[in-house]
Amino acid sequence: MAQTCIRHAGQPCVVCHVGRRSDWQDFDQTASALLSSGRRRREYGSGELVFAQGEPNDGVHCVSGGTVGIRRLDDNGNSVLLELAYPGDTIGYRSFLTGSEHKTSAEALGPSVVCHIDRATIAALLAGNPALGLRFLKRSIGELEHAHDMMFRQATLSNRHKLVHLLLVLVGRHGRRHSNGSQSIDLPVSRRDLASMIGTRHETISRIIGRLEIDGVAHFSGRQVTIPNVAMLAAEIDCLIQA
Amino acid sequence: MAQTCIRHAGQPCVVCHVGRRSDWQDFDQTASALLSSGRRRREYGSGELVFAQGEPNDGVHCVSGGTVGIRRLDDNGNSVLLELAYPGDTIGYRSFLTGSEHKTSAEALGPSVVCHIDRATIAALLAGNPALGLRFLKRSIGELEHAHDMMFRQATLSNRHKLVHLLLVLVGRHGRRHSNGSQSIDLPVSRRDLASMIGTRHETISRIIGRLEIDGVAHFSGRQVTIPNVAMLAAEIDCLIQA
DNA sequence: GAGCAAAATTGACGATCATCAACGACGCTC
DNA sequence: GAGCGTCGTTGATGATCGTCAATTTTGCTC
Repeated sequence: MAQTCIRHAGQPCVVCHVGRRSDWQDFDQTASALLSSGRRRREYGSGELVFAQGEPNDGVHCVSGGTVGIRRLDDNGNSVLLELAYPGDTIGYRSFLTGSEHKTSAEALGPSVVCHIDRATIAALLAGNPALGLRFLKRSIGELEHAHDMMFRQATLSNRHKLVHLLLVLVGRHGRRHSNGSQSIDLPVSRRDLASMIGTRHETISRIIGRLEIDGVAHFSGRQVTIPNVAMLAAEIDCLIQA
Repeated sequence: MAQTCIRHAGQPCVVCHVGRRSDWQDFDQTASALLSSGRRRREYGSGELVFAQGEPNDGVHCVSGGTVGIRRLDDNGNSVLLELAYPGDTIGYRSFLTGSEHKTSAEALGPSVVCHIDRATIAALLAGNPALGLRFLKRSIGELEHAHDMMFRQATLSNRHKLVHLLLVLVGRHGRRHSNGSQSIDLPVSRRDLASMIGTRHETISRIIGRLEIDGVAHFSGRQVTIPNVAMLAAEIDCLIQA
């Protein structure tokens, strides 16, 4: 996962090589050189913080491998997992652009690889490559629409349907297809985080999982989830749309 | 509210004159002339749509007067009010920048004035004024952080606390201060929309309002709300933060 | 002002949830 | 391996919520 693959200049972020999904591509030779010198690649263990809520911004990060959770905390110990970031995703760009401290924490949800680009380098890249700012804008808009979808689901779906939807999204990201048509996921998050993503308590998640087991639409074993028939699970939500 | 106030070129959007809050300022003379020719100002009655979900984008709108609600609908008739836009706010820029159809509807929540800038004009302005793109980016980031706040509250606050928080926000926007220290609001939204913003049903909103009345922290009469002691209402939420 | 449609309220009921508590499972450190 | 803390599950209980339904109020049109 953490293989290094140096390509020639002009390629997307020559180390990360996440291809299409990266914001760091289509640079000319000088920009590529700038990026190469201002970039630091680092591995993170499960649970390690890439940056912490409240910290001053020290540049921008780009996920190269693994999964990074974007989390918000409050003084009461509440924690909500707001987003999941995957290879190619740029994180920490908001506080960089607004010049404020980080408003969320970024935590490796498993062994991950994240590149860091320092402030001076991004500032120089942004100044010379207006397309980079535009890609940040597109990324921000994409995240905003994702947040709006979330808010809409929070207001219209039951907790069970919210969990089903989340499982379907995670199957799309992390799913492995088996020969008998079933699919498996290794959940990248704990039950508590699962609960926070849905807006309920972890005990409730336990009970909903129990009901999904009884109904035979999903089988849970630790963080491993097996879904015998993804289409049937999806039908639970789709029937709402057509009904 | 709908007064026209033509200033000289170089000022923020010469008609809208919403000042600091506008994205359409600091233009040179050619850009200002471009904006003047590509802009159309229009009044909307209560309930009228500025643009509708699913429609192709036909440019960008800028709120000049009144209040505009950003709403998402689904096929089941569910409606969720996602944001409120006030004078100075630019709306509809997301679908313009992503080249997609509108993913939300924008509806005048009362008599409002909204300017429209057509696609060609924005494209030209964006090409000549990189600062405009940056302001869109800042706006997008601001909305995203607002959405994250919302998601966090959805996951951690009770419905009553969510309503109290919403009331406090609306007091800040629409509140009138009285001599005896109390404050009044004319709610810009219906109870149904209030409910959708909180993620519950309108019957539940009715009951929560009833309890707020009993507790004497707020008095409701139609869309008019009087809050005897705003600090006491705010304390309901603050006690959670310090506790 | 009459008439109508939508909004808002209220009641009753069952379903769901949050909370507190207890317990087993798991991972980690020493 | 013992100890410890976190995570996950399960149970019991009271509170809250969603739904259906009936009714009143409001706002708008004609």
